[in-house]
Amino acid sequence: MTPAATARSSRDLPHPAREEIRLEGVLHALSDPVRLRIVRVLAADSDELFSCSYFDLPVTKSTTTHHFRVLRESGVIRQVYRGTAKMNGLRRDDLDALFPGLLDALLAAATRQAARPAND
Amino acid sequence: MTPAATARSSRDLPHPAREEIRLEGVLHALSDPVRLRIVRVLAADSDELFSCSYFDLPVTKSTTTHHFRVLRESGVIRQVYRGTAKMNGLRRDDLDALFPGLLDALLAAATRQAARPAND
DNA sequence: CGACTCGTACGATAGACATCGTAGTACGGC
DNA sequence: GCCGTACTACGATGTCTATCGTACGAGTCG
Repeated sequence: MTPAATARSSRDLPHPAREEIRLEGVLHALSDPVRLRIVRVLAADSDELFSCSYFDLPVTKSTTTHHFRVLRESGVIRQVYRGTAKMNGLRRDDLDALFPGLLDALLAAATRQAARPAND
Repeated sequence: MTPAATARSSRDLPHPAREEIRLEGVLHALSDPVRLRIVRVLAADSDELFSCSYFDLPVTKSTTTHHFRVLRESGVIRQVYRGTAKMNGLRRDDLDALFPGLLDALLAAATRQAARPAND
C-alpha cells in the first residue's frame, strides 16, 4: 500500500467530484469580483500552483479563506496543503470536460471587461 | 397603419445600457436555477418574445416578477409591455457584442448539465 | 361599466453571504 | 522545545436575496 493512498490527514480538504460540479455553483462562485479575480490569476498559468498569500486581495485573511473555500466547494479550484502553505490550482481539466469552452469564454469575457475604458 | 407601431404604453422599464452590463451581474443572474431556466427557454427561440406567464415556473407570481426584474436589471433580458402582457426577450445582440461566445458557452453548458444522468 | 387577466408594489420572513476580528492549529526552522 | 508563518475556526454583523401573501393598477372584452 502506498501511504499516499491511505494517508488521510486532518488537513484533507473536501472537493466535489467532477460529476458533482453544478453550473449554477460555478456561476455563483464567479459572480463575486474577488473570486473572479483569483480565478483570472490562476488561469494565467494553469500548470502552476499558487499559495493563498500570493494573491493581493482587498480583503482580510479571514475573508480570503472564505472565498477560497467557496471556489473549492463549487469545484472551480483544487486546494492542496504543502507544508504550511495551501496551494491553489484551477480545475481546468474537470471544467473543460464538463462544460467545454465555458471557462475560456468566461476568462475572455473577464479580460474583455477589464479592458473596457471605465474600470478594473 | 397599425396603431401598434406607436402605441407605446406610459409604463417604461429601465434597462442598463450595453456598456453598463457587468459580467459579475450576468453571472449572478444566471446562478439561480429559476433564472437559468428562463434564459434557456428564451434562448431556444431568440427572435421570439415570450410573456412572463408563458413560463411554467415552480414559484409564485411575485417571485416570478422578482426573477424577471433581476434578469432585466443585470442586462440579460429585455422587457417590453404589450397590452397587459410583458414580453421578454434575450439581449443576445448586446451580450454577444460585449462577451463574444459567452452566452453560447453558457447555454451549451446548461444543456449539457441538463442532459446529465441524475437531474433536471 | 364590470369582470377578468396579467403583472406590480409592498411588507414580511427566513436563510444566505461578505466582511471583520480574535483566538487557535499545523508545520517548518532555529 | 519554541517561535514565526500560513491558514482556519468561530462568532458577530449588516446586507442581500428568494420566497410568499395580499392588495392594487393597467389593459381587454363582454
